[in-house]
Formats: sequence, C-alpha cells, structure tokens
Amino acid sequence: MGMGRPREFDAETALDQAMEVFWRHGYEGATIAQLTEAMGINPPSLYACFGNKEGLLKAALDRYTKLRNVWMDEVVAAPTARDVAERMLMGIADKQTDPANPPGCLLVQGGIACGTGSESVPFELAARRAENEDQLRDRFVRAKAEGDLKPTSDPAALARYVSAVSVGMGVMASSGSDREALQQVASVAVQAVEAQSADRT
Amino acid sequence: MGMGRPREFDAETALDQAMEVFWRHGYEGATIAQLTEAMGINPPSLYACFGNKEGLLKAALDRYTKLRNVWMDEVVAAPTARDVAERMLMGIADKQTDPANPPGCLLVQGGIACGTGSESVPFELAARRAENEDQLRDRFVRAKAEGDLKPTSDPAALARYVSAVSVGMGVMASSGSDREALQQVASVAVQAVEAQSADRT
DNA sequence: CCAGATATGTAGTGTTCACTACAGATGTGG
DNA sequence: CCACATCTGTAGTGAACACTACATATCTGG
Repeated sequence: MGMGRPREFDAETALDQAMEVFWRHGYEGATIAQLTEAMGINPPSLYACFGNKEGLLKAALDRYTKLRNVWMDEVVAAPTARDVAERMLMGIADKQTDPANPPGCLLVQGGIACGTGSESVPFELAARRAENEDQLRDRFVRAKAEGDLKPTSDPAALARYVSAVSVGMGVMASSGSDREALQQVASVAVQAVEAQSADRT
Repeated sequence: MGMGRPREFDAETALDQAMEVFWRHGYEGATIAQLTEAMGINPPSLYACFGNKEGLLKAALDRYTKLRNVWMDEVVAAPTARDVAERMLMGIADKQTDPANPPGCLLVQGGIACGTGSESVPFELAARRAENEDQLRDRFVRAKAEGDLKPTSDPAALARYVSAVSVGMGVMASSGSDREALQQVASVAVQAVEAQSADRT
C-alpha cells in the first residue's frame, strides 16, 4: 500500500495567509474563495487538510497563539508587575499597528459576534484570550507574594484589567487609531498597576 | 392626491427589536429573516422604511446612541474627573450585563471586522464610539482647567483610555464575564484616572 | 365614491456561500 | 510495472443570502 501523492503546499505558510484573511475580515466575513486565493490552493486541498472553515480558523488560531505565547513569555519575565503591564501594553501598541499585519488582534478581529451556526467562534476566541489572562494572573500572584504588589491588591482583577485594556486597544487599532494614540492609552493604563504596586523603599 | 395606506407597525418599536438582533449576532451575522421576524414585519415593509440592511443598522444605531447620550450626560455631570470615570465604567459594568439586553455593547458587537461589501460598518460604529470619547475629552479638558486634573495630565489621552477600557469590558461581557468581573476591571481602571487627579487639600 | 398614493403579504429573483463529486496526476510498496 | 493511496484542478451542488415584482389592501383629497 503506497503513501499517496504528497501535498504540494506548505501547511504553515498557507496558514499564515489564512490567518491574515481572518484577521482582516473576521471569521464570517472571510470567504472560502478569499482564503483559497490567499493560500494559493484550491478548495479540495483546503478541506482535505483542515476539515472545514472552522477547522481552518482553529488551526490559524493555534499558530497565532503559539507565536504570541513566545512573546508573552518575554512579557511576564519583566522584573515587576508594573513593568509586566508596561511591556505588555506598549508591545501591543506596537504590534497592533505593525503594517506587516492587519491592524488589531486576531483574537478580537476574528469575531466578537457571529451568526447562527457559528456561535462557537466567539467562545473559541475568548478561550484563547483567557489563556493570556491566566498567564498574567499567575505572574501577578507571584508579584504579590514577592511584595511587589500591595497586600491589598487583587492579582486576578489586575490581570483581567490588563487583558481588557489590550482588547480595547485592539478594537481601536482596527478602527484606525495610530501607534501614538495606543501608546497614550497604554501609558495611562499602566498607572493603575502602579497604584497597586508597593512603594519602593 | 391621497396620503396612502398608513404603516401598520411602529418604527421605533421595530427598531428596538432590530437593535437586539444586531446586538446579538452582529451586522453580518444578522439575517433579514431574523430581523423581519423579530420586528414582526415582512421584508418589503423593512425595505420601504429603512432602504436596506445597512440603512436599518444606521437607524438602529441612531436610536441606540440617542438613548446612550442621555446617560452620558449624566456621566459627565459627575463632580470630578475621577467620578466621571467611575460613574461611566461602573455604569457600563451594569448595563453590559443587564439581562434585559444582549451582553456587551452594540457599538462593539455590531461589527469589528466585516467582509467585502460591508467595510463601512466598522467605521460607522467607530464614529459613534468616537462621539462618546469626544464628550469625555471635553469633560476632562474642563477638569484640567478647574484644577481637578493635574496640570501635567493629558485629557485627550485619558478620554481615549476610558473609552478603550469601555470597549474591552464590552468584549468581555459578550464572551461571558459576569457583572462582578467587570466591576473589578472598572475599579482598577479608575485608579489610573485617580493618579492623574490633583491631590485634594 | 372615485383617483391617486403608499403599505402589505406572497412568492419569488439572481447571487454568493460553504462544500464536494469526479477524473486525472503523482507518489509508495511489492 | 502494477495495485493502491493520497493530492490536485475543474466544475459543479444545494442552501441561504439580500433584495424585489406584483397583486391586493387601506388610506386621503376631491
């Protein structure tokens, strides 16, 4: 029994192209025709490789979060909670206005509200965002234990807050805000984390 | 020349129903069939009254922002910049988790990313959000002039910040966060505005 | 009561959508 | 070289979409 004809395209390269289409148009706004054209393949190849449109989205999300997690590891490596927040939000201001990518964040642009039959998509995106929030929360728990954050601070609430600001910045970026505007938001937002930081003596 | 047969439905009541459908499913996710059923009318009545799907959305947005502006007037009537931010964000935590409405905010849920042919929808929503931001900015400009905000503060950046947090909270609400979680975010967020407030002597 | 004007309900229109049947191409194991 | 397995391109499939033609109903002005 033979192995069959080998695939002629690289799955990860194709996923990068699909990611960009979902990023720009959202899950429902992206059509199979746009996706296949961007990926440089025909529909049967797409379906053989990824199952269906939703499977393709999940594969694209896997790739997106994988790359993003590398960066998140750098973020939480910052020495203090305040620096974690600053590194995260300033980094997001940069990344979400990087002309190499569509504006905003795939985990937001992908789809906040969806029609009947795609109800699971917003939850899928929310689950991925929650992963980042958990990572932040763990980091802030540590910061509190280290005395970096005040004993009265709530690490989970802080993580939720930073996550919420990130999402808000993503929406702003996708609707035309420039890098400077996002940096201003990040700069103000960091001050709330500062307010929860212990005084440096 | 006669006036013609009068319309048998109330436009504002119908708009309220349409608003809810757009709110829950987004512009692209909402179908004409869902809209007409919720509005209790047939397609020809919808098109005669609102032109097309996008016209219906704009009419729904007009109604939404009209109601919202009444509330925003109350928000900016708070005595200090800090209280404005608190009233706004805490109010949003309440409103976006009010079971009487779909979760989140129509100006976010309506559509962040759209497919070809609906590119103007996200901009339309962004323009409405910008109105609220302008109102906040004007209020913060006044707060700075009154010495309520520090001389070094940036009212426009603060307004952008509060607006961004609002949007982030909307996304969280639509993906299942409860009222308490949003209130925690609001509570942390207010502290950034507090940090820009002059010390009370 | 009639002419003109607008609204309504039924029943479609063409288009676009996600998805696939099928035939031919290209690989492996024997 | 042959049986088999998998991929690829062409050309569709039925379903759902936004939108509308048309006949009928209900109003106003004269």
